[in-house]
Amino acid sequence: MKAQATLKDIARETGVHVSTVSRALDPNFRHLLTSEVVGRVTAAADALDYRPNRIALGLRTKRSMTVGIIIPDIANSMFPPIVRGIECVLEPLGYASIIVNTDNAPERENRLVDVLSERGVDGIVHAASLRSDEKLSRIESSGVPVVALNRSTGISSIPEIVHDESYGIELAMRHLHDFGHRRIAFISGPPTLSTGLTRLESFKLNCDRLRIPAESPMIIIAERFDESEGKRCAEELCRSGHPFSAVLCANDLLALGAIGALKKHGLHCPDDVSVTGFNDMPALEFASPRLTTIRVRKFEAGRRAAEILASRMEDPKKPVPDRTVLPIKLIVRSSVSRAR
Amino acid sequence: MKAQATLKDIARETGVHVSTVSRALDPNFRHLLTSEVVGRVTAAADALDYRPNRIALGLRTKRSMTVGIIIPDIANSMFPPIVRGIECVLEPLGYASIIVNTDNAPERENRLVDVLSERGVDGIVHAASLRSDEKLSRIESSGVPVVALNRSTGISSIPEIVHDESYGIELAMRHLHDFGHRRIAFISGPPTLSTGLTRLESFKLNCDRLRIPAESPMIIIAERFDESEGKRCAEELCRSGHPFSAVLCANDLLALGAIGALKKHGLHCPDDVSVTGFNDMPALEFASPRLTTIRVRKFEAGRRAAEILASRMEDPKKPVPDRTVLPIKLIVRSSVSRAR
DNA sequence: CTGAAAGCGCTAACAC
DNA sequence: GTGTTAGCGCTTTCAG
Repeated sequence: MKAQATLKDIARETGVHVSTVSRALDPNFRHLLTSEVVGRVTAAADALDYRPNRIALGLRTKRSMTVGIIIPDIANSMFPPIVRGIECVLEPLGYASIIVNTDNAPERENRLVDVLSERGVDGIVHAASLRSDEKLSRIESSGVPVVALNRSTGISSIPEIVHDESYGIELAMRHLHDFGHRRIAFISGPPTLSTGLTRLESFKLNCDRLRIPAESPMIIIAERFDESEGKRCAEELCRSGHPFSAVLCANDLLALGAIGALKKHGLHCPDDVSVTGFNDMPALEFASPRLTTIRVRKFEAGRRAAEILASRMEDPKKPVPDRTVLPIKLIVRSSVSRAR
Repeated sequence: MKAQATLKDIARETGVHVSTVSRALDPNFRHLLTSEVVGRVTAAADALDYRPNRIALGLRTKRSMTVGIIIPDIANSMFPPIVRGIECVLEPLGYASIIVNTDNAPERENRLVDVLSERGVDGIVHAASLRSDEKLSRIESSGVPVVALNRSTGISSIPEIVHDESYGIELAMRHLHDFGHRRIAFISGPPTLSTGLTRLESFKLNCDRLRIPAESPMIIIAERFDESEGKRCAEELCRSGHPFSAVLCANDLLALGAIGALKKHGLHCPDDVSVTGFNDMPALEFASPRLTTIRVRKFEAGRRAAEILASRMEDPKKPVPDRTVLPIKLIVRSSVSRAR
């Protein structure tokens, strides 16, 4: 139960002043000391197993060397790769990260921004923004840089990293079209999320382009991006009685849920109906049927977001790209077959 | 870019002393102030959008209200539920957590313990301990409580939460035995990990009990708990030429890898060979064949670990259980069929 | 080259 | 009831 050694302890031990110890231990100031003193100090520091106290340092320097990562839910397999992408650039720079889960609840999101702010984070990667958040713009204008990932905040001063969502939907549709599908249903995510909206808009646009009718019952809006909603929407689709040979889903979870529900209605994927997803989440690796989907670069998105954040934290004046669009990729597996 | 308001600002605004402001804002001391002052102070605090600075608070009180969570890899779907379990008890108590990934590298584990220690965490949940770690016992004896999860540290003063691993293996074996399997191979995890060792020992013990021969080529040792090792071990097993009708795997990833490799050798699961896993990791939800496995209570383990940690952080004198063994459960799905 | 002193924002004795 | 003071561990002027 012996307390951590402090600069003071080393100072006492070596008979020099604490500020001298501080300098001796700082590579940037070490040079203006006699090497004899530096030697004695570093030796004592080692002996006492000295660890700098980052709390005190943070109080003094106004930099906690901590960043906040806001995500909906770490248990959603989309997010761990993003987190690791972020950390792979921030950890070497000496930052630690505090990850908070909003569970997509606006009131939690709000509270968590406060939590991070109280803890004096030097920056925030926000991958769960629901909409333009007043609190967020306040923290941002108080000098804590924020970068948005995946979802748009609607706040112009916040740089965002997004995937080429529209093009992803386009690729999926063209793939279905190439396989002869003309009656394509769409299970959309909630249009309240920027990803939900973008994918929906892109679906409609591409219906026009491909001269596919996008009349009402063929577009079903999910309330959440999850399996149970995929199931519900697929059932609604079946009940509508409208004919369809393919279902394009706004994300993988919706697709998996839909595939299950369709099967209950005697529609097997891919034999009776083709289904596509979006995201290529890691959990898909083991899923069956092997889902044809659009791969978004999760790790890379995290990496890029962190790079931009690091740049802002380092030098707020240095310009960074407002908006980074990451390329997506169609991953052809076996949930799509030729239309009959 | 206006700085955060401090107690000093509120003091200036309201014309009282900072310590009065501090008291007015602290529910525990509010009562010894006139309600008039309390009112004025809280009003001013609201107006200035005051947020307590936890860094300063931490420096003063020696409590950062931060905990460290050490895991091998957040991208492994075993860990997010554990993390959420931990946070579901610690977050309401006001703690934030710093999650670090060791990638099972001893040198990283070592460094990360330092990182957490520098940041003055009030406690650590260690779910990635490789062995008795000198650094860990030092931080522990410096007054920072540690609790081990899943793996044993070998340090007696560190409480541990483990699953009833031996019994899990027993259940899996009995299940296989009940289905008529007598030639059961075992793909073991690395015996350097406590889980690897425990499961291996239990397999041997239950071979004796069930009078199943456990001779050498039927036990294959994986170097890591991952899919590629599962594949490699299954291939080795096939090459050995020894007959077997079932493969019991020390975890789900090994099982999934093994199933894939067996298929390449013309052995289909469950028709030609039965396979069981261990853990019931979330990613299994979508996997096919639906793997029969042993479910460990990941969220609950996190919860219990956090409760014990919270108790230690709150009052180090209050006794806590040295060792908590969580019950496991056999989850019967469809990767096991009757032996032919 | 090194020491002295101030102060980051906050709490906790101790006065009054 | 409220103000004063000191100090947590550190960096950073400013002296010398």
